[in-house]
Amino acid sequence: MHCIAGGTGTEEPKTAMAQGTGQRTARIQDVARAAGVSTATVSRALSKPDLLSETTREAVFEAIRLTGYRVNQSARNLRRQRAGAVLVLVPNLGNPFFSQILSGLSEVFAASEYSVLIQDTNHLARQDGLLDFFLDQRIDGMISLDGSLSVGTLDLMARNAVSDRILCACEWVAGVDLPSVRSDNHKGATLAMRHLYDLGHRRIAHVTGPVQNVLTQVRRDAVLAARAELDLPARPEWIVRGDFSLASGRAAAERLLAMSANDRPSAVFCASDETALGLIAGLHAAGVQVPDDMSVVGFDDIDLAEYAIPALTTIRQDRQTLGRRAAERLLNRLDGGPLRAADTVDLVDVSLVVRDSTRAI
Amino acid sequence: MHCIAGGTGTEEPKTAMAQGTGQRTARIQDVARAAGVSTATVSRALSKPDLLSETTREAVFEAIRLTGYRVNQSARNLRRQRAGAVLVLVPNLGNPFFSQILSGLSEVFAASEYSVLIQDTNHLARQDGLLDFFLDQRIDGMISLDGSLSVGTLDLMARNAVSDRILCACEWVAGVDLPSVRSDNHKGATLAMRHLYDLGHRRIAHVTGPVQNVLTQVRRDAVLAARAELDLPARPEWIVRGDFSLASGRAAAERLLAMSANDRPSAVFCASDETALGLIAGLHAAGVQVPDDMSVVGFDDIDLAEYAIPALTTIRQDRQTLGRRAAERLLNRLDGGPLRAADTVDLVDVSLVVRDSTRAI
DNA sequence: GCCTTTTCTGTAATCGATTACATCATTCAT
DNA sequence: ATGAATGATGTAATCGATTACAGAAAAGGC
Repeated sequence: MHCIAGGTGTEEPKTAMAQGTGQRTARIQDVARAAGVSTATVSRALSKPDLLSETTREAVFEAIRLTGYRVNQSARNLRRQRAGAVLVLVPNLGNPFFSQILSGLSEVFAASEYSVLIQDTNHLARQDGLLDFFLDQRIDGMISLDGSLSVGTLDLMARNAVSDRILCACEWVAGVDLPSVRSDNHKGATLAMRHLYDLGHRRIAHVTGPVQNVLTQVRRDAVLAARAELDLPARPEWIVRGDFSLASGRAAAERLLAMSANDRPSAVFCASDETALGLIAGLHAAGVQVPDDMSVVGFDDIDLAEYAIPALTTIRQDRQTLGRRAAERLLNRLDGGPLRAADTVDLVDVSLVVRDSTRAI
Repeated sequence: MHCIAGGTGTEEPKTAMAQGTGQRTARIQDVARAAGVSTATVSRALSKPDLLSETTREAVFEAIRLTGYRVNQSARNLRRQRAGAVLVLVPNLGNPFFSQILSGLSEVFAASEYSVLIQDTNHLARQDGLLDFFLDQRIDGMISLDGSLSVGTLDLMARNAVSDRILCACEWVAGVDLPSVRSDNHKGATLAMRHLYDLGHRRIAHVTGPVQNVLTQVRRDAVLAARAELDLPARPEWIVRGDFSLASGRAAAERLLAMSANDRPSAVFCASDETALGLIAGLHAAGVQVPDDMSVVGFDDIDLAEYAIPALTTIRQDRQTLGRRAAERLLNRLDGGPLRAADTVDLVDVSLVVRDSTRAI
């Protein structure tokens, strides 16, 4: 509340008008009057400046500066029949994995005319409610980081002709050809398996994500494919069901520890870093050392991976890029870009980061 | 894209109208016509239902159902002179710590009439731009999780009479009496120090957050106070400058390791869990074991703390609650609640969680 | 010099909902 | 029976910007 104005010079002349007590904020009408032109001209100065003569344009801008005028977005949106916002649907905001994607998204949209609206699917009463965002003209487009949108919901969207303004990022919806931006999950899982193989491991287990998740399926399939290709021994109990969480990693550790030394794998590839860290914690608690007694590879390369003990070998997903690309593609679409590009799926490259949780056998 | 309709019954009669090809979405005018009333009546049915007679109200609702009418938010906002959205300002979206607060916020706002808009301060060209969100009528209120808003910016807000719609959560701005919701940081730091003291530690170091951060100041002051009260030895080099990050924890480890065994503290209280984990990683790399050779306490209780090796003793902040409370208070204010309650600061309790990174000396 | 373009600007309708005010019908008191 | 109070609904102005259409001025062609 202190406001010790230094010196005498008053800065911020721009908004000076709006400062006083009541002083209504300037409308387009006021600018028009100040510049001695019509409101149409002012509007044009803002949206299509090259339609105006040099002098008029200057005069309008001067008047805008003077009055501290700002476009009223509600009015503009009403007239333009758009919302000026996009919705980002997040499965779980509490998960750091998603927040970094958000960061990339946010960066791109910040530079655009659109605001970013965020909705956690967990806090959504009914998925159908999503359509309302469009129908209420609260959003112009949507990016879903949640692959578990029901086909029914998407059908509803399609019937209301909004599905061409929806993009999936990171996860996607199986069986529906919405455009999407995602990591090369197959390559990631293959890299992980190959790495373990190269270190001499043959008995390799995999802790999956939640069963119905698309990522789970792709990564598991890649594991099975690698297993076949590399001619690795296959045991059903070496595919352990998880759900990406720390807790499920720890639970997986118990499953592995319950196996006799003969049956136990020598390496584990986890579908997420959190799972890997949970697994390592579980193994550690039982006196099984990583990587001496067992090698572990994660997926994601969250910040903490580098600082874990042992530092985690993992597959890096470039989440910033994922977010940025998704944002760019949606913007493109909203600004009248091609409706359905041939390249409906945009794969972002992944890479193997070798640290200390894996070791040659 | 599949849409295998089961059976003959057509569900979703509600939006059935809007399905077809062109079919413009229904306006209030259409509903009025369908119900045989005026638009005013329809509007009233929606906002002040008890002004209408039972029969009229029913008729209107029936017409709304029939037409699949949805209020156009842009129009409503324009007329009501509001935005229907609040902005949440996050210092760093990539940081998991904030995302959980967002989760709490999001939960509360999802049930309200307001949408949540997110902005990462890092992607903000100029802080002054924030005022534009208000001036453009893009938001009705704002919650800042960033304590580094400049006094200048806030002054500008005040001059434009929007500062009574701003709330701080988690962090706050020093010297400005904006209402805020925050953890009891002093208690937290005191609990940490007390815990180490009770374990017999006397030589206790502290790794701070970034210098200009308010949390840093409060926590450091509490450390100094506890030190004085418990009559602990004080060495200037035992206060190590950090910035909440993993990297700064590792850097702090190097500082500590550079001290001779005589000068080295036996315990360290870190201003964040990430710093603590970075510190432990740094110590580990140098062969110094936690907690055997040194005890470490963190602050935050991020999810990973429980799964770290060793599991991290820390101060738990209830971020969900922090977010929820902040959201509730802002909502209250926006819906015409008291402008400046006496209880401008809402302290959320914290607690000590003892795990394996601390040990009696 | 006259007609056709082109360039620039203004008039006024429009986007879709809200609400102050007016109107009409009841109800009730006296 | 008359006037006041109450309740229910309609009329029309309004929020603030955009833009189709039209008109005026300037430029260009012959």
